[in-house]
Amino acid sequence: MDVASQRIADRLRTEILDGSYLPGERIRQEDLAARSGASRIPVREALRMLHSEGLVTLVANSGAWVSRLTLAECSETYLVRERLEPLLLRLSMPRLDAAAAGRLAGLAGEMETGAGVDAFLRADREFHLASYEGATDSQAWQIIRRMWNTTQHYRREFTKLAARSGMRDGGRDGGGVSGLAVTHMEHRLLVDCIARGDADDAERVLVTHIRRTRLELEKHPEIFR
Amino acid sequence: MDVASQRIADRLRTEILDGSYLPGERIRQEDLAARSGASRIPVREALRMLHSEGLVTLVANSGAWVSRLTLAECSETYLVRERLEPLLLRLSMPRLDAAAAGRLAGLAGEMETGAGVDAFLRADREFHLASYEGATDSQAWQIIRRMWNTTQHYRREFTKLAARSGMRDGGRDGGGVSGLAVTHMEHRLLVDCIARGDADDAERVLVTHIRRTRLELEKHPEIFR
DNA sequence: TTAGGGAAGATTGGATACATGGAACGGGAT
DNA sequence: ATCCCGTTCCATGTATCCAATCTTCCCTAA
Repeated sequence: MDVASQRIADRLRTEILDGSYLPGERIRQEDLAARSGASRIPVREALRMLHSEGLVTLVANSGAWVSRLTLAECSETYLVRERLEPLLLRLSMPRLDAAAAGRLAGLAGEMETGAGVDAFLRADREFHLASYEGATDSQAWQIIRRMWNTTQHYRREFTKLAARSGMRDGGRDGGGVSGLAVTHMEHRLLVDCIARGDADDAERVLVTHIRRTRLELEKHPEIFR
Repeated sequence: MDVASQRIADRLRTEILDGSYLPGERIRQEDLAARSGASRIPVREALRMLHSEGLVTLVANSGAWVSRLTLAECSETYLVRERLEPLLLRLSMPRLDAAAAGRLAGLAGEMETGAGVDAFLRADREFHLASYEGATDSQAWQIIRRMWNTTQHYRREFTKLAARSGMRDGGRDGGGVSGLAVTHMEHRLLVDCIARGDADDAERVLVTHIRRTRLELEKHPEIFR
């Protein structure tokens, strides 16, 4: 609709996603206006844009805050993802070629190198969103990208926690492999399904992947305070 | 965020849903401002709200139009609904009691009386949304309600078409029952599953219902011009 | 000490006025 | 006659100013 608001929204979105703004933090219109060199009008429109993306919570006559999720809300996000992302992947797959599968394998490899929380987070996000690149014009893609954004902060906290508590080096009961090792295998399986063009198997692997992540997340309510 | 915009948005939403504004129709900010007795500022915010609901399409430096769907987009909406609505129903069911099931049965009955397109459309919408009333606080509900809104116009056109072309009185090949009769039975089956508290069966019936509707819709590309 | 109420300050919501960008129309050239 | 280009007009985008509302802090009283 306009252009200044777009710039302001893009910048604020980036800052929220990379953790410069934290959930629950208040956003003052004057601040944003001053920092962006514009008046409050485009700032208000930018806030509305981010509100519609679920990143900002607006209260009439009161103000704007960075949206925060409860454990229950985050959990429900994963439930929705379990249903929708398999469909999105199915819609995407016909337009993914061998080169795309190669890029996915590369990202899976990056995650396995253990280069730190931020690197993992970025690669994981890129990996999954890249697997949907064949359907970026779909409504399902809009919904899913939005959900990846609203949960970004909590995935970061969860990844930090997992890295700290030594999940990556094992410590599992029952003789299983280490926590992240399962994740890595699921990613590799997914790449294989995509390379084979087998949408049915891909759907099943993806459901498993998301569901397992949700169950792990639900073990850590402290992330949500 | 504000209150005047809310009023303007509510009014415009109603007008779009009941067909006063048609898909593709241009929306001028001055018009809305004049009709609502406000300035263009709250009008712009209202347009942004409806944009985030998918009812309005915004183009920078150009204007606003009532959103229109292509057959492919509408069809994809149904694909998403096939995946999400069963989940939403599952989330809703634990909080639906016998009274709720009774209301659903009543709405199913209303649809069967054949009281015209508008009455059917209203009852059908109320029926399905009421079955999700146990989970109106969920994200899935937000998504689904949005989809019912964006497709409202095309469901109206489809219903008109079905009523006119005599689908309701039969005319099917292969000795099946008449078109709407199947719909009615699916609704009744759904009520039964809900009354029994059987979420698994309810999911299956709902998938069938939505999928069959999508396939019927895809036979009528003329609705989308 | 704590709970409640009120006043001052700060922040958001809206209106008017101005700037900017597009689109439609008309004129000219090929 | 048609296509291209420029001008004009109109709708949108933004800034400034004013009004309404909430928040916060302090004071009073139980």
